[in-house]
Amino acid sequence: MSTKSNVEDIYQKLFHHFGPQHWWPGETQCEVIVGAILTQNTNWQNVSKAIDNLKKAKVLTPEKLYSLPQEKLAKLIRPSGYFNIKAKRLKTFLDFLFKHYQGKLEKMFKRPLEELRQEILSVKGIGPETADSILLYAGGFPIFVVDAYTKRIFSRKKLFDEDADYHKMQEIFMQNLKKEVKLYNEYHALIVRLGKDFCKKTNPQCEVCPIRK
DNA sequence: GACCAGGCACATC
DNA sequence: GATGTGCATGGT
Repeated sequence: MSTKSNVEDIYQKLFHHFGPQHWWPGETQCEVIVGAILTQNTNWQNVSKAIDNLKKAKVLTPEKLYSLPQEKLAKLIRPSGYFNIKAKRLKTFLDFLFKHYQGKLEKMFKRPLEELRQEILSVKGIGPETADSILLYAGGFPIFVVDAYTKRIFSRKKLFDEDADYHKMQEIFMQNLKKEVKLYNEYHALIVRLGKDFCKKTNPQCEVCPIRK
């Protein structure tokens, strides 16, 4: 079977098994971006608690977050873990947003995809997964997000090898799928769902995995 | 109590 | 350029 049909086939199996995931779990562009940074190496449950704190404090907008002292921000996002470094990363991103786009996300997302991707990647604390999550889920750009689950699941299925880098893995998906935001959105969400439910580190040979074989 | 979770930057060799 | 380490909470 070709790589293309494998990539498409796995998507079909996942969608059939789990149905639509309605991602990203966030209502505004700002909330999606904050969530993308907070979820670095952290489960979503903890991130959700942190986001609730920000909502209750009514500071979940670029302006409010920008004017909030870093120590207060750190306190609010405490449940998401790594709270000091994440508060700093949020601040660094906001500095970038206000310096280059007057704090306006609409303005930032008007930039061409490739140029904006490079800019965002140059912000300290934003690596490829966080950047692509922001671009796809907040910006609505057609870019495929690769995460730890993607690597684990698809290297086990031999679609790429264990030591493939981020770009290589991303290429496999983007060269074998139609470049559609909706498809990329759903596929990544389904991979995370599969990872959480079946393909944990502690459960490497799942007998009932919906994409087994 | 150990292990894990939707990364990333930085130090060291 | 590869490999190791710090960052930290909350659930299983």
